[in-house]
Amino acid sequence: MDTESPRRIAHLDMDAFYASVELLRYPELRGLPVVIGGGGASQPRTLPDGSRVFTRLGAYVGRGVVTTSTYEARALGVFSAMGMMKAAQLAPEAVLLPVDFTAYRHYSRLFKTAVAGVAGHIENRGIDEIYIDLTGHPEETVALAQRIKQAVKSATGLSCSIGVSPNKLLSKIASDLDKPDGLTIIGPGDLEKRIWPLPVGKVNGIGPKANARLAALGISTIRDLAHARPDLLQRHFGLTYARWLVDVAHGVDDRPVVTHSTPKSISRETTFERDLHVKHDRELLSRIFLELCEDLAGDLRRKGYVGRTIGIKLRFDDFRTVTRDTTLTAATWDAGVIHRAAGLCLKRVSFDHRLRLLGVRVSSLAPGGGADAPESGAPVQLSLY
DNA sequence: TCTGGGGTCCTAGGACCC
DNA sequence: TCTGGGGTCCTAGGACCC
Repeated sequence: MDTESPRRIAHLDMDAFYASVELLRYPELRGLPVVIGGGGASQPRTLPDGSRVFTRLGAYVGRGVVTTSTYEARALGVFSAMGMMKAAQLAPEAVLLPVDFTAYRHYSRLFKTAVAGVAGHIENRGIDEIYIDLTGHPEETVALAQRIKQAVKSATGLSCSIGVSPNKLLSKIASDLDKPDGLTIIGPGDLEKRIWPLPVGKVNGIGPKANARLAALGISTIRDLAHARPDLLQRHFGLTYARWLVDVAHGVDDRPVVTHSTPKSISRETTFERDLHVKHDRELLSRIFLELCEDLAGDLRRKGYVGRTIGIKLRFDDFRTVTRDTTLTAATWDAGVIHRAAGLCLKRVSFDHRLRLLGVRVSSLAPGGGADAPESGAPVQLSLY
């Protein structure tokens, strides 16, 4: 045997996941435009007669973006990552719900466990999607995929969409072709017919910047990309990225399904309700900064990691982002040590604008043992200068 | 009406070592 | 005294994804 049999890779994507979980709780919202997101969106109130009163999107004031929306809200032009104030203008009558990650994580575990009961070779891609390597599975593809969909539905009451192809690249595209509750199989002959007509932005890895640069070259569909001259791509994107683009256009992707991975970094960040002045709002900033460090230390401890590199992230009112980091001689999960190291990073930044966001990050992670847990650093006086 | 929070990966330059 | 490469670590920024 010298010919490798093609792989069978599935990509499973939960349909409007957060919104669908909310609809399980509030079935009376089914069929209505519902938007989830925004800092400080208010919970529904329950009246004495048991009926619920929901907040309207039009009442929203403040910063924040749409986390997700129901298909009815999408029909009104409201999509993920859109500013809440803009969404409120587009769909003022839509129902607004706050995000509830505890509930979403619960349903995430439920659906992943259900899939694992059918096919166990799973790669996590965040809370609402996974890749599954079905290569070694004896069952025929359509029947198997339908069985996975049914298992998810039985375990959660939620629908998902699945794409199956010889690799992750094509399966990811395929799962999006027939949403919601879709099943799309891409075989060897389907590339030109199903994939090439799509805009290049459908490719996982081609974002807004690359999209714009490709458009400037007259490349808008994956077919355009397939027909583009490699030397033109190389001139504009460099050899590595150009090669990847050519592979993408021809549906080539050898990445394995990775079932185990360890985190590279853990971070906490917050966008303020209003832009803060480093001097005038110093006390408030110091308090937020300390809290971020303590929360981050708590995350490390709970997840069982220590880290050697401590970093900060700042975003100014003009949206400029700055990072600074420093590497310690020993890894830590101690809030005081993190606070002090991050404070030194802050001193290396010049503050000529108001601050919009502050974040703290720990990387160069290693498993943190209880035995060699570092002792707490002495309390330090911290300033932002 | 400006643009969340949690991540990953890549690039690129400089330090430093052999 | 000058000239090399290769390899690794550290830092900063940016693109991208969910």
